[in-house]
Amino acid sequence: MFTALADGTRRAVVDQLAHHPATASELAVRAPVSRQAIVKHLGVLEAAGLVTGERDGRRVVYRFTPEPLRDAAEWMGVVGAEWDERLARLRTLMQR
Amino acid sequence: MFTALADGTRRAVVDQLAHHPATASELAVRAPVSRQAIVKHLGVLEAAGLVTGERDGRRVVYRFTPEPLRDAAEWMGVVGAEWDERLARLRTLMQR
DNA sequence: ATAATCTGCAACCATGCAGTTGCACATGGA
DNA sequence: TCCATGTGCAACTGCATGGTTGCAGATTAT
Repeated sequence: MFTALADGTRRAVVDQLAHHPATASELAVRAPVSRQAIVKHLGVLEAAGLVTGERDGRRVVYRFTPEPLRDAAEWMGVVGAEWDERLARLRTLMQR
Repeated sequence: MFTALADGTRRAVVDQLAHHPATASELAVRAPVSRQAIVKHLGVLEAAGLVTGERDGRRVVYRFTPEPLRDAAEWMGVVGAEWDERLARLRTLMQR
């Protein structure tokens, strides 16, 4: 999870996909790297469960799936609970 | 931030420090790696603002500082807002 | 059928980084 | 003072990974 989001290019991809689904080629024209690099990044993001790819004819459309963010938020809440009241409330929120 | 938390050893260190402050040597005996490895990790964590080291005589005591977690939580809230109502509420919570 | 477009696979390169070992330096206690 | 303990610095190694290029395979359009 954190590993997947540790890379700036990957966070940019996630930002894009959070707005609207896209293919690797479409993402590549907006990014300063090649299509193949984007494909690899999408592979990492998909392995982390942050993204899912669905074939549509000749294209493969990727969509953002935010579920893993909850796990990360929960961990942050647990670790920060006794140090910050706001994060403690986040923890409660996430556990519901 | 995400880069700092991307490493498992580093997350373990943060977990330890969230419970009670400690020195690099103390952390090293609990971890399966050498003291020098822990020192490097503490350097990364300190650069990310997640930890602060304070000299106390011969020892250097490290403490957990959770402020940067809020930034990460906020980003997660923004990117996930339109996909998950709970993350949207997290976003609101973090912006207060 | 044929050309254009898109994805998938593989090899390859460079850099970063987690980890180790070795040793020097500083500080506290006997 | 002398020794023990703890920290700091540097060099080195192995491996993961972000990036590239080249080409083959599949699908749509002309």
